[in-house]
Amino acid sequence: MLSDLRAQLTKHLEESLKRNLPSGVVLPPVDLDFPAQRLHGEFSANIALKSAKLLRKAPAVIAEEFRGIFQDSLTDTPFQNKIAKIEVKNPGFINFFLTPLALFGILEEIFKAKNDYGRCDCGRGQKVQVEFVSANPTGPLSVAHARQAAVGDALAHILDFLGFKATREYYINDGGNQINLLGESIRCRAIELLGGEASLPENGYQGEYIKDMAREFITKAGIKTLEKLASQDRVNFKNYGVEYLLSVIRKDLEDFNVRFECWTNESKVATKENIAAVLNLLEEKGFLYEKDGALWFKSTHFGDDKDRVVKKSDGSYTYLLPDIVYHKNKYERGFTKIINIWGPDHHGYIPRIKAAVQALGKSPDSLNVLIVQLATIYRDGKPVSMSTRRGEFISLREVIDEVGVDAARFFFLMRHIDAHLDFDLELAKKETPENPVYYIQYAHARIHSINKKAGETGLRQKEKGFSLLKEPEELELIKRLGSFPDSLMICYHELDPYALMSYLHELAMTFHRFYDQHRVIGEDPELSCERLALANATKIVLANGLRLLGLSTPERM
RNA sequence: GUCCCUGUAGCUCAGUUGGACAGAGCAUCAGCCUUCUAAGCUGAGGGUCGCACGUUCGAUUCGUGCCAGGGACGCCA
Repeated sequence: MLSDLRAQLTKHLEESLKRNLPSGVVLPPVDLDFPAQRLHGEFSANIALKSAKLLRKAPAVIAEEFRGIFQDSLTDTPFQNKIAKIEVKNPGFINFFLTPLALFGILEEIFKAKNDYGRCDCGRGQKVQVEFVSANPTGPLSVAHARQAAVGDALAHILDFLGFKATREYYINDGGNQINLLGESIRCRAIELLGGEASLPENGYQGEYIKDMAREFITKAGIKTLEKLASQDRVNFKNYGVEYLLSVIRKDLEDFNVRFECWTNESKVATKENIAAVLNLLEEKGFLYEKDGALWFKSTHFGDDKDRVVKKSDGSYTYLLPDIVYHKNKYERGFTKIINIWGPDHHGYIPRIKAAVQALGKSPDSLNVLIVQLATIYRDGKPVSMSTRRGEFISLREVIDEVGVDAARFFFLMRHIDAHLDFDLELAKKETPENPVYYIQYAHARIHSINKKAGETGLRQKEKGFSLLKEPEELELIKRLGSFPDSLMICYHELDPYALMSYLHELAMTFHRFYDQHRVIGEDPELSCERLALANATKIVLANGLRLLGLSTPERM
């Protein structure tokens, strides 16, 4: 809303300058900023500063001249009753102040749109795929996956709200060596359970959960002797393990309120035929060559550091090849924008997959790889060290059980995705002001409380025709409500839900200040109606934002 | 060694495509609950924005060099 007004005003000012200046003078565009401080108005233009060199005059002089032109141009336009004053400030800023009337439009718009306030069709229905977590089914999900899950889910929600059609996808790596190791690890533990002796393969999985799985395996299959166990096909252990762990993973994610529209198996996508097709395609385009008995992909052609092996000298494929097949498959399913959310350990992998995408004839910009930094878990003030292979790590399940879904999701989203994150388990559980988790939700609960009171006194809110809100705290709050759509656009541009989290925190802060300074339900019934509307408009925006982040909207706390 | 990221208050981090005196939370100190939720609000102290040049009317933001920390560099997945 605020940015709509800004866009209209910008256009109007450009035109009025063009009309009033000698033709042939080409000035830089009029850019209106949202100034950080209220005393600089709602919009601020730096055009005078930018034009100083060109016009060879002091910025302050130009600013004064432009101010006159702008002021005159407002007469008999829709802006007349929306702009309160235009002011020049050193060293040459031209600041615009809005009237309360201009701001009231924001409230009306919120009540008109309600749960859809902030929604737009910027995405024009484009299909976007957000692929995230995609952890190998070789163990329970860790906190690293948990953060990726919180980020990916929120991002998909936001993209949907902005008019894209987002699909959450989990890619199941069920074809690689890791899965074979999993099967072998289970088999070894099963042998031990039956009294035999076995040593885990090198790099085998040592976690306790492997023993649990081995126990369940032999129980279910009714295996009681080592001989019976030895007659089992090794594939059974592997398949059993994948199925078992995937069901655990699904359940964990579901309890974390993350639901994937699509689960894709590597074994179904990277088939022999599809791999051969990709090799043919790359061969035809001249991006493959043989060296040292291996087959190489010429990724340097697209800016990678070095070329990459796709088929090893022993005839087997590297991981890159099925991955190229998978990405080709993504495009074939009609996605115009592909977002991969990876952990930092895959950072170096970006150039080669981007190269692969280009080799397939796609724009490198259509593939966005987001690296979500790790979270360090703190318990008792000390960082917890983790190792997946040794089975020493904090799982998503433990985090959910210990601090709850809301607190966990909040913590994972409270920083930019590329920033390291400290997750203090004790802090996340505390019900004290030190804990940042409940600040936003508390504002929502407070408003619900006001409504309860309003219901008791028979007060009804209005949804248009505002005229009495004029206190600084009230106007600040309305302005903040009006920039909700802008925060969503930042999330889109940065592909990071952080801007929304940050916005909601600021909105809650602005509300708490308003709440503290002014009684909503007071002596004056007319004013009470309008303040109740202001509070409820805030509630709508808070709820919309919290929903997009996957956080709950509690009515009491 | 090559490449990438980071360096802002005691701690954890913001800083909106260069903008007006550098912000928030926590921690410390001082205030505010007979009235809609004090999981809240107000105020104070605390920073040569790693260092040095450069570009600009203007640099935390852009460029170069240096210093410090982290990460990635497999015919592993």
